[in-house]
Amino acid sequence: MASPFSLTPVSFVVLGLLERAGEATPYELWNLVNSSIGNFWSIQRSQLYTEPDRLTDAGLLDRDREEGGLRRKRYKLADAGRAALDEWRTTPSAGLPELRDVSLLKLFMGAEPGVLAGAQRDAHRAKLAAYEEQAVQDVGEEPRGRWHALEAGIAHERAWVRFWAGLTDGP
Amino acid sequence: MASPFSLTPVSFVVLGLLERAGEATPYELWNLVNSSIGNFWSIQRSQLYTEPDRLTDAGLLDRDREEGGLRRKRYKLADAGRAALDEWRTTPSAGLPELRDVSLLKLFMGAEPGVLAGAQRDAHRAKLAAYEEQAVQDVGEEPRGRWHALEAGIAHERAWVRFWAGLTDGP
DNA sequence: CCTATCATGTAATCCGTTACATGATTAT
DNA sequence: ATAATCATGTAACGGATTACATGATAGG
Repeated sequence: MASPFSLTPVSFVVLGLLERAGEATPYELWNLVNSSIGNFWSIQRSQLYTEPDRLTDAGLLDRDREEGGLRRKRYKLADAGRAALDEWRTTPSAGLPELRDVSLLKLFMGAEPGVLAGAQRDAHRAKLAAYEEQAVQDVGEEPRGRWHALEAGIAHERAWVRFWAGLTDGP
Repeated sequence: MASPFSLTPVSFVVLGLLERAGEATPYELWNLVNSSIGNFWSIQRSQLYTEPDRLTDAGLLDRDREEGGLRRKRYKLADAGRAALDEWRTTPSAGLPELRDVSLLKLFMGAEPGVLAGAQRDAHRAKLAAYEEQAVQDVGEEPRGRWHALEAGIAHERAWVRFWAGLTDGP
């Protein structure tokens, strides 16, 4: 009667960030998410309060509660958590991502390009600029994973800018 | 005490496909999704049995049940549904999409590029080829929305192929 | 017939979102 | 003091996924 417990991407975000940070409170995890992976895979704040407890119950994390003050819970990787993270990372994923872009969905469903394109183009330009600025700071940083993610983000933002810009006036 | 009813992207997929098809059963909707928008925004089959009923209860669809045979339910747009669809389509979306790519997440969290890149590159190449073949067939087709979505898909698949290919051997 | 497959639904469950409520710190 | 904000949680809810069960139709 194994409890139906599953590891989701959110689980691995928590595990991965804890591997890097050593240990963290939910609030610290939240800041870590927002300043890094959140650009590519955002997570709700409240989930960073519940997910670590789920993982702790499953034996993947160790939990410590502070005595004074806010009586914060601090989490860190347990051996089982490290193993789960490693196994996940070393297993190629078969599936492909979907665009899941609301504006593209509207376009597909008959929206006028002119209604959407300008705002999307500008928003993607802003995002692209932010990524490029980040890239200037991060160049050469180790480990490379974050850098690669940023590269991917930049490539896709460029693709989006080109796409929406082409719909603003063009044919 | 309005019942907490919300329109999700899935709702608009159903509304949009019904606008185009005139009317459809859940199974027909499922086929329509799989042969079109499903590439960019997939939907679970079972949801195409429940969502139209939700929309019907909300007054956005009309439901008909066949007498003989499978006693299928057939749905078509009600006036309120057409209005909701129109309002959605003519309202620009503020937000940006996220990549939400599991392989990129693994990379970010420290996976070895070599473990992931080959399979991802090949899978994206295959998807790209499928899109390009589709594009040959669809060229010049009206309305343009589907064509534009295909263009966007091709651009992004190219970006992904380039990205993963660059990680297979390169530096 | 009777097998394969096409097709229709329901049930259980759970992750993720939204909203609510409160406690501790810091600066003025 | 006290206002602002930093921080920690819980509760409720619902959409989405997964698994289960069954009925009709077509072809051999």
